Amino acid sequence: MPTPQRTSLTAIVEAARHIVETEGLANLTMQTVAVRVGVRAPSLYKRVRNRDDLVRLVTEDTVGALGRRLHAVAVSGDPREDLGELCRALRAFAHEYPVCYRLVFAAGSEASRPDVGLFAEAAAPLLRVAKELAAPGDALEAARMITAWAHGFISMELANAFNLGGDVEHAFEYGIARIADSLSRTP
Amino acid sequence: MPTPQRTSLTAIVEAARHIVETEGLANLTMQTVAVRVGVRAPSLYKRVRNRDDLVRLVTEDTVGALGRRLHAVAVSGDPREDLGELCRALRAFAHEYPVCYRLVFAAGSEASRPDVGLFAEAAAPLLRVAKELAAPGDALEAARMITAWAHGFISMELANAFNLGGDVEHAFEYGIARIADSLSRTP
DNA sequence: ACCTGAACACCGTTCAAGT
DNA sequence: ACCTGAACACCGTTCAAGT
Repeated sequence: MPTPQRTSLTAIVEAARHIVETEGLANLTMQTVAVRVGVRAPSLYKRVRNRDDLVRLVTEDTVGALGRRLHAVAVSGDPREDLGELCRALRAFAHEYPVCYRLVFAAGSEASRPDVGLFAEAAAPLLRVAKELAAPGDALEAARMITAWAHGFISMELANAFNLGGDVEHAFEYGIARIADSLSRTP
Repeated sequence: MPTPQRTSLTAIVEAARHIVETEGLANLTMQTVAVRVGVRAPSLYKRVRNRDDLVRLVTEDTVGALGRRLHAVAVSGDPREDLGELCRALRAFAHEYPVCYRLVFAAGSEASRPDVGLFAEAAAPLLRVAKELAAPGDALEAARMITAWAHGFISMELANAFNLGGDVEHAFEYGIARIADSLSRTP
């Protein structure tokens, strides 16, 4: 005799994302997730393969949310301006969800790594602006340069690696300007 | 009656670093470390506070090794050339010890985070070349730009985020050239 | 002074038994 | 068809007892 479903994959991933962000990855246990969605821990295995799988789902959910954020950035027509807005949107997202953001490039175990195709989709707006900014044929290299710098900056910021004082906001704007310069001046 | 020491902090950290690099962070257990140094798990607590503390020690060990690598890069006198060599040395180190390298900026739990002062010491050569390359007064911003880009590039590479094909080696060299351009052209 | 076995709480995961 | 209690292996950590 069928039993009514007491939860859903969506609810589980949402609960997990909330726990990861507020309590940290270490406190994401099948137990805490189960309590939050109102079932017992073994029931979670009806929807997710295991804990690594759940971490992967949370990460992919985050990549999706980030992608939507970037796609929503207003297009001004000026590629230099758009580059700045995209970088600031990326940074703002990372500050809002620092733990989940780190998950995206954290790599952890093989099974918890997000699908590679989602990266490309989320980063599409950056590829577009890179194409507008850089010399023809350099679009891919330019896009990698932008994402590498922006992600690296944010990642070091979140890791507290900027410990020599100075104005971090100013350093970020300085970086945007230098990146835009270097790409647009390339012959 | 005193018992002779059967291991040392150095041996424990070395064993832990080996396990992390070859088996992954998840397989770093007090048990596996203990077996490798020839004692029982509880004995490890005579030298390290807990597992997080051990992870921190492994991370700091890695930062130290990385710093020595960067300090050992030959100084050519040409800042542009030196910038390239430093970036390549950083990347080579990350490829040699990918798991440990990730630990450096991974952040994990509070207690496993490395001492902030060690970052600055390891990155000193990069700060020096930034000072030579950039406009006076921009040294700190320039150094942050360099490290952010290089770390970001490597971090995305290790996370398998470069999935659109293309020549990654070429993209790295492209980045070095663009960074050098943008810093040296700054008024 | 250091090392160990035993013990505890906790976690991921499986599965037979319930509805 | 989904949910659950019970059980298992494993892990971090503590501590009294050994030498």
